[in-house]
Amino acid sequence: MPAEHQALTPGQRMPEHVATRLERLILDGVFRPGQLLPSERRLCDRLGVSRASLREGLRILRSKGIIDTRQGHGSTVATLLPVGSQSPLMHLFKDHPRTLFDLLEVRALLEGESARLAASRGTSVDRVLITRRYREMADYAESADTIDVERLARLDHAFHLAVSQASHNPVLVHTLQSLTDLLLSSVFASVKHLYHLPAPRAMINQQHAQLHEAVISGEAEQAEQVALEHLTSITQLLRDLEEEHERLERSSMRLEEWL
Amino acid sequence: MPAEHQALTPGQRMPEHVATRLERLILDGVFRPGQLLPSERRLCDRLGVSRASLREGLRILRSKGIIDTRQGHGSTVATLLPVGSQSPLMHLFKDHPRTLFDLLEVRALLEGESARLAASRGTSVDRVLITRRYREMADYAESADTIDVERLARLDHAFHLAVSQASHNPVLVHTLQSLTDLLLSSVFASVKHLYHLPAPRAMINQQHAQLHEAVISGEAEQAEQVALEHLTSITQLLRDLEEEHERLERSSMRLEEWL
DNA sequence: GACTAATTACTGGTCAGACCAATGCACCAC
DNA sequence: GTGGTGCATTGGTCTGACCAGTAATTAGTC
Repeated sequence: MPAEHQALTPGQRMPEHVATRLERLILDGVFRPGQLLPSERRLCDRLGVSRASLREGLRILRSKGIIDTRQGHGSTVATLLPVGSQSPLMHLFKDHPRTLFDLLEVRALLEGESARLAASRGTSVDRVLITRRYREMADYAESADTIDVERLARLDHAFHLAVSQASHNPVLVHTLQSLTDLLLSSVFASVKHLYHLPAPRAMINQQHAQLHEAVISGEAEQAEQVALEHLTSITQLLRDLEEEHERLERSSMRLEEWL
Repeated sequence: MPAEHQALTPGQRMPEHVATRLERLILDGVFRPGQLLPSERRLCDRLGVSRASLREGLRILRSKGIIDTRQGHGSTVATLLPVGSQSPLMHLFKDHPRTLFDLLEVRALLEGESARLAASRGTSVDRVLITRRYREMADYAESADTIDVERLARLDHAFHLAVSQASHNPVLVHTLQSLTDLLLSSVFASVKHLYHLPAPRAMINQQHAQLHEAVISGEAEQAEQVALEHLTSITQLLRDLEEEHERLERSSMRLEEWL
């Protein structure tokens, strides 16, 4: 592959230029969080710079916390923890279940927008990735037998992530990501319960299918609608679960025993 | 002058080691703020490392804002010591204007929902607070004369915050807050410009009045609509501003040439 | 066949030396 | 003095080599 020269931004040295270009590639979703970047030597060829400059460029990204480098392994795009993930408030949310539904409310909003944009802006590459994630999830879910709930949750998450990434709005992706992480960290046990019960699982599966269909066929409004319903359903299921949980709690069982 | 080998800190690579040693020298007062460091080649001899590693070390210090380097001149110890680290996300979004509009897109969504919920859920106490913030802002804005833009921006922010708090969704409030901080940190200068131009200010004032009215009177749909329009307007204004900014940049000298 | 150890083909980390480009000072002509 | 001019010095970049971890593959062993 030939060197791909791109006009230098005036006033920018080579390393800064390299860093900027790589950042752009990350923002464009070419390199995604968690993904391994090409090797330094490959990037040199690709960007048409020496390894010294390339390495200084990577050093910039490392300083910013954007990539993470390990000798003998490579550089991976850091999993961005956006929007004050370490703020005291977030910790507060974590320990207080009553914020759970507030969280779901915001998440529904973002998830709906995400689905809408994915349907309207998604490229063919995005659609391929979304479908792939969907199939992995659906196949596993239908394989019946004894399913590993944790694994299913991961596949579920990957599917939704793929959809959000197709929105091509990195801010939206990262915000949604952080809210989802927050959600799972607080009620992962409950979510697991949802998968165990047959009725909720069937509903979730059906909604996933609808969401997939709407996004792939580019029906923006439909996609948003389905996503909203999906979150509404989950919220309702969690509400029911909580109710039941409280009933149990009243009979002297403690929350912690379920986590 | 002979090479001065010093025991490597375990787990630290050469560049980090170099950066650490130089930082220590600066803290010890060997190199003082404003002072010119020895040349790279001299530092290489002195520290017993290659220029590549030395340069990566300097790159670290530069990223932290500890030194300032000019070609053909040298590296000087910065007079302003680092102001405080920022999140990786901030770094990534800062230099990329295109993420600005992604950010605004998400913010519009949240701001709309926030206004809607404020109108439908807001209590009488919320309404009193919102009105108070609104009056403080509006009074100051109408006092004409020479207004302190920064103060107006604070009042503006306080008003929007009061509205979002009336949504009674702490997650929404916090997420919105984070995004707003992020926004202001990257384009505060531009936002200031908006307040300076008479036409945008008039439009913003009018939209604030409408938003206040809708929220107070409990017209949820109307409130959401106004909030969305508000953000859309601001986005458009920033787009125009950016365009003009680029035009100026193209037709004149770059800032760096004046430094 | 299954498990373990050596091999090997990567990866990033560091080094040396060369040349380019901007800076700034000393020198010189006017 | 004033304004060029040249040159030594600075940072910026490139090349190619070698060192040092990593991980997958292979060979060897039980």
